[in-house]
Amino acid sequence: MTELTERQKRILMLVVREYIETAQPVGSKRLVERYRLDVSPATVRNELAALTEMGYLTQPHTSAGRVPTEDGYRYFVGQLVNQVELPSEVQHTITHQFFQARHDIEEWMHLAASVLAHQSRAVSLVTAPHAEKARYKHLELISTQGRQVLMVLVLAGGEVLQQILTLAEPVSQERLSRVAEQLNRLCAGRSADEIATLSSRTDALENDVLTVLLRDMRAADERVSGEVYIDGLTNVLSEPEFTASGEARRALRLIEERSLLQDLLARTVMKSNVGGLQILIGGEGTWEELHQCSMILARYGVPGLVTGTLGVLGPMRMSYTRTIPTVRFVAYLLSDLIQETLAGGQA
Amino acid sequence: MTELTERQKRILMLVVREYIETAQPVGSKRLVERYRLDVSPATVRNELAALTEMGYLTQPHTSAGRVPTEDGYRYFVGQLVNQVELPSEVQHTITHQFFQARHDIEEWMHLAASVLAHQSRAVSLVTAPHAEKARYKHLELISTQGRQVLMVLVLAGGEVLQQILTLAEPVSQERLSRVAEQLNRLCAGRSADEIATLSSRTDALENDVLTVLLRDMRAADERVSGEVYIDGLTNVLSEPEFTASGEARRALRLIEERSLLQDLLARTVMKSNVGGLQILIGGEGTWEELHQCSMILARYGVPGLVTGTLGVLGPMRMSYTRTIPTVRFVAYLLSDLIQETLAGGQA
DNA sequence: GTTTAGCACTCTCGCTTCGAGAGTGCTAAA
DNA sequence: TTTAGCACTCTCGAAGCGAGAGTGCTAAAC
Repeated sequence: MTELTERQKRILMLVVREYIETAQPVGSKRLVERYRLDVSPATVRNELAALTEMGYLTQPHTSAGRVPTEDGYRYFVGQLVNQVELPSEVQHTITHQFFQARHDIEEWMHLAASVLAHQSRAVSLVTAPHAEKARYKHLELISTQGRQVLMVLVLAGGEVLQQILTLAEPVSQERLSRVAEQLNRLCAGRSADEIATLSSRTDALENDVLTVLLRDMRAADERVSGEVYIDGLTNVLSEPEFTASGEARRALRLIEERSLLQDLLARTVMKSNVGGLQILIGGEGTWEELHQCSMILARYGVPGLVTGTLGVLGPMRMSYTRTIPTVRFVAYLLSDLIQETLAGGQA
Repeated sequence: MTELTERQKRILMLVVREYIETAQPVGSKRLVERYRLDVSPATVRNELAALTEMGYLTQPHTSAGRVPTEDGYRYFVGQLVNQVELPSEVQHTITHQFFQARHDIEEWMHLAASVLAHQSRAVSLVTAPHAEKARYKHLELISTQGRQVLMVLVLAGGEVLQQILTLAEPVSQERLSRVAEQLNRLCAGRSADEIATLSSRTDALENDVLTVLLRDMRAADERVSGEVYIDGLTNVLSEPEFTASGEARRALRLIEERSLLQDLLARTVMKSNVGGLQILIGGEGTWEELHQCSMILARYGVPGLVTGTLGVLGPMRMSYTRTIPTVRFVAYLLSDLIQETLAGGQA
């Protein structure tokens, strides 16, 4: 692939920008008029032809304006990604909102989703922070009725697992409390594997609890991410490319089908580090459902301890200029909060 | 309003049924053909005219078939509501699914939402069970870093509240544990008001924790419902009345705007008792956003202790025959599960 | 007094036609 | 290398038209 001349770069950027704004194929004349290029439409037409030849643009039909291809968007984003910053007043507003929610972790998630959705005018996805390796912090056994016991397991990092145990026979709350206390002494701070090795408890009840507890912790280890918070679904419904046609449905199905979504987040996110952004344009060939969509994802948290993913899913035609710095900023903010509150004990 | 003759009732029911199935205005000829009525189309036309006069039907334009009005739907539902039952094999399938999820309360919610969405082919809403009066069960204080403390408060009924405390000065985990233990002894089983009266703690740290704790419990009392689980969003997007036009957007906005949704659930649900169904057709005049929609809601849980709401939001043209018994059945099932596991200790 | 057949009338919906508008590529001149 | 001019292409919206479905009314039949 040959190099682009300066003018070609300029024109390509403008075409993408214009198309993102208007959702209309952009023609040579429009371009010259709107951006006061000091060349004639004919010249621009030649350049457009060249860019089309190189695969950055297409035309929906012979005599229409140009529309960016996936490669066109990629070039655009590539130029942009390290340049734009969020306006500082926006930064301040967001910071302030998070400050007000500083007491409630769940609220952080809602807020992050809400901010991302608002700024990007697309669908936002935020997964709750999740420890890579579950560590036992505290267990609580709550008697309810007869053989049913509610087990609440708090993990280091703040995750809370709930589970209902059905015991072989009724057990008093006192006995349950004793068992919980004992296990708390035994397991505090340990991972599933560590707990497994020091096993060999004689007490049957304790053993039962331990089994379930280990299964839960291992299940938590398997999971790639915590709960997923979503916001901004309505944003995307108003976009022209999503009206009617199945496009919207397919993308939404992906979101509703949690297993798919988990898979998607897992695969893409594994590759990226905290601090870096991952930008997928048009599903990158792998994701049928995301044909017309782009995703901008980031990891946040404290590497090796608790991490989560956040990002935005929108039409390929989304406002990258606004979304990219927002995703970056929110990820940075959340990482900071987590560093301060959740990971502190272990850092 | 004069009485309907038997034949008019029959025809009205058929018109609604047919319209729900086809989404097309239904005409006299179709009706006679499809349902083998032993009268001529002309007769049916007369009856249709009468029903239109009475306000049960309308026609979109002068020479089209009939479409049910809101009153038409109401009549239909009124006839139906105490008659239909869920096929027993469906009941078994659902029961089985819940049996498999018996260990995980959160999973019940997802499952309930999923079942409702599937059966009704519309959007389902399920709120987590929520105690009318929060009762303290157990407190946990987890030191993280310096002055930040993670507070986990378990309420009777299984709700878990999390909150981050920022203390005036750093405190050791041992001290935190002692305070928690003391509060646990003091507050176990009590409501916010009860705890407030026996206050007058001398210890400053204990006082701080208590203050936040009370605020949280009171906030929980204020809340009408727990977290909202939603499923089946994609179902509704495929319905013809939701394509393009703002209808879908408006309804979805209602769902995303959690405050609105809470309000809606609160207002409607207050009126209905556990076991009974509430059916809103066309927003019942009050809800702008639900112009074209119907909701079928039920409360579940143990009255006076923990209750939640579940139901379905769909186009006015939804399949009531299927949805009504499903909502009823799932509510019954969840009530049962909760009775067995969560409320047992107090019943 | 119902019920029904017949009929004129109305309205939508899908199809085609057509012209305006926007944009293109090519050629030849600056 | 850039630009003006021009013929050509393609979409899109408006207008026109006919088929089809449904209605309401009237008058005859049961």
